[in-house]
Amino acid sequence: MELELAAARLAELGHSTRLAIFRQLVRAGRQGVAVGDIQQQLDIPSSTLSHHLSRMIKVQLMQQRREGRTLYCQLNFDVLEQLLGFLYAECCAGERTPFTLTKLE
Amino acid sequence: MELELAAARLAELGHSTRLAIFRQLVRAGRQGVAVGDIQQQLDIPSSTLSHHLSRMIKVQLMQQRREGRTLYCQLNFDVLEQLLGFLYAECCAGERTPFTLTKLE
DNA sequence: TTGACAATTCCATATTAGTCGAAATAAAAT
DNA sequence: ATTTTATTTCGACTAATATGGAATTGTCAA
Repeated sequence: MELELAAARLAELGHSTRLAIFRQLVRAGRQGVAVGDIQQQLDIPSSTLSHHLSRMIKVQLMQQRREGRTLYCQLNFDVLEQLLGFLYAECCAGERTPFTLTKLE
Repeated sequence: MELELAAARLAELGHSTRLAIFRQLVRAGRQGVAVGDIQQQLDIPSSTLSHHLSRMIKVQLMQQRREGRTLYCQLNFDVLEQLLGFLYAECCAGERTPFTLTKLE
């Protein structure tokens, strides 16, 4: 992943509301969470939430899937993996390597 | 590290100029890089660069040390470690864990 | 086919971020 | 002391982001 894209994705994680959304998405795993559930947890107006979700979608951090009248948000784990991979590639280029990354199968 | 602080730090990495600075800092390791060297690499006005550096300092991602008339910028590896640790803690809370984090001694 | 529910889009507004020239500060060299 | 080099702070401007009420779209149920 090139720098511009990584920066755009990090910027989306760099907002407390969106990071809180991200956290919920991670915990929900593959099946995702309904927008309404996220809203209840965060207690913010739906239009504000929608705005944040659309930003995250724009950089492919997550996607949505409709099921009846509820929309489920699911994290794109592969994109997250790319992003963390990018950060690690940068970190491991230094003289001191604070971590190693092990991708699980 | 709590969510607010993590978000603030991620936001600083979420800008292409600052992410490029971050990359240089990582590669430079403990001894750091001179502000002038960063500027030469990125080819941006010094006032713009200074502004970005002060933002990164404000969230403790880096610090400066003076040596004669040149200022060296050094990454706070421990803070980076905390930040990545936070992200990992979030990632590993899901039903599917994409990675494991191994901190090296 | 109307009503309720789930969520988005539209719109307006307030706040914050990003950029960069010019002036200021700090340290060394002449 | 003055100049040069290194970098920051100030000030002004523009662009982007964040927020939320109101109107809209999509889906189901009665």
